[in-house]
Amino acid sequence: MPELPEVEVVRAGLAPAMTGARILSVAVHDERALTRHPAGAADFVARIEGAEVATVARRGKFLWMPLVAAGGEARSAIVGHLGMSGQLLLRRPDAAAERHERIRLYVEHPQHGELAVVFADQRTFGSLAVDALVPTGDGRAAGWGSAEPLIPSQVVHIARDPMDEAFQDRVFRAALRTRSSAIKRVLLDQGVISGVGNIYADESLWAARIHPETPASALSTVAVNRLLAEVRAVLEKALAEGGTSFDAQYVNVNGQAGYFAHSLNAYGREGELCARCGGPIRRESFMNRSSHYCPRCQRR
DNA sequence: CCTGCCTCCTGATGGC
DNA sequence: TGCCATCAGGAGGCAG
Repeated sequence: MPELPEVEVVRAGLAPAMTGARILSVAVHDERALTRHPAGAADFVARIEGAEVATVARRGKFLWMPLVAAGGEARSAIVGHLGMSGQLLLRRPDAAAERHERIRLYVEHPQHGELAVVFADQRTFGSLAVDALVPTGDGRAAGWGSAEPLIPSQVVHIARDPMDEAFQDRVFRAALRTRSSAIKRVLLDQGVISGVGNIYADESLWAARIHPETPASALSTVAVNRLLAEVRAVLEKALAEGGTSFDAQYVNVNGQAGYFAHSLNAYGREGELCARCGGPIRRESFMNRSSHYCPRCQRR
């Protein structure tokens, strides 16, 4: 559910409160929220207490906060992934526990004073970790919110997202040419293009009038360019509307829902009429999940 | 490298 | 009314 726009809303919400903040203490309520930190809760806590957060960065659906030890450079970062239902919420330090609260960071910011950052996650597919920062492969800044060419080692294999200025359309086109897999599968492959999940894959393919099971290598350059343009347009519009909320699982750092669900043309609209041609939207099982598309204007 | 399949997990929903 | 099955899907792992 949280895809690039939702994660970016969270990043942008955290950044002003976390940049320059010092981590005072940490409470781990549920160690399952540390599945990306195999050394466990005590190690996690020891590595971040007392550190200062340099910024809040994002690539695709991954977030990270580089940590600066007193007077030094950032060599490690808190990495977060929201999974299906994760939330990062800004609260007063004495706020009551959230329903699915897993981890709470107590921080002090020079201007905003003491705050709590709450990681809540109903389904526990999300998690936090402390990870080493390593150089990016191309020497460019690692992602949104990051001026440095340093990226958590856990995120190295994640491709740049299509809203990243260092994303290379040419490399993406070349990757598609070598793949016989369905284009939807490739859009969901975070090692090829990151940030796109099931909802925005369906929306982008609908907008580009491409059938989700078209072999990637069968797409013309014109079609690939159209698809990339639509991926970007869909992500940008969703970001401008604060993301897609179907239920209480996706909210911004203040607990508020986004509005993009009202703008969906394919996802979740099985049986409703296509806004472009008036034919019924179809839902099919695909890769153990659902694909929604218009069989009339998204021909194979 | 590629694909298909499976796993983690909780809560909402629908059929009976 | 309760009970059980199904579904939601991000990401990583594994077999072939």
